[in-house]
Amino acid sequence: MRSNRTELLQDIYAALYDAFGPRGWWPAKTPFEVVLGAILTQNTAWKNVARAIENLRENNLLGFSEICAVPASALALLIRPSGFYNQKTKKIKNFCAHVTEHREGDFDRFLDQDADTLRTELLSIRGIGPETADSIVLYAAGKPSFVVDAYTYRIFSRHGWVDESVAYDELREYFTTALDPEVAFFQEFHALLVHTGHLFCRKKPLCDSCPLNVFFAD
DNA sequence: CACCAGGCAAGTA
DNA sequence: TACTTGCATGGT
Repeated sequence: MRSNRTELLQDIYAALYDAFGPRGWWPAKTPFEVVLGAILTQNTAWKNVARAIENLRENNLLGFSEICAVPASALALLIRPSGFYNQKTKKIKNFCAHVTEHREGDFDRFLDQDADTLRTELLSIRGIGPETADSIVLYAAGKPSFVVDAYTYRIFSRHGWVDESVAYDELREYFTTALDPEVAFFQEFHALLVHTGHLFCRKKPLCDSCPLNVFFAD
């Protein structure tokens, strides 16, 4: 019944926004906190990430220069509640080393480039994959880069809107080729999809009363 | 007890 | 290229 994907995506967005309202993402106070959160939440429940962030906050370690200065062993101890803490410590330190070597430690200047260039540079850093890179571009730098995550995949594949075998970049292009690259819209759309995923689209789906059920009537 | 969470990189064939 | 496995805590 729909003429194109743009219309479908706009209708999905409208249904979720009407149901849940603005989510106000990303849950962080500063751009560098977004970087930390994006790495810490890799395959991890946000509740555990929040504990790790709180530990860092209590120790005044939420700034770029502070994280650069803290010993890896101390950092690992503080982020322990987020899981995979040894790997994540290396990833955070890798990011710091990159900005130190390539931007003389100027984190703001690192973020000050166009979306695609920044995304490519982020992907060159060990420990930063496509979802983490897109999250940093969209929520830390405030540049348009659509974020795909496990919930985006589940929601769109289970509704039959994309194939189950779709790759990350393919699913991302499903959005970016149909939508204008507007930062606030991309930010809110991803946040709404994660919110919907939390409520209705986990491994054991609880689809009752999901706002997207109306789309099965097509 | 088993299974899951807002991934990613390294290893195998 | 296309799987598989390790990483690890805390909630359900």
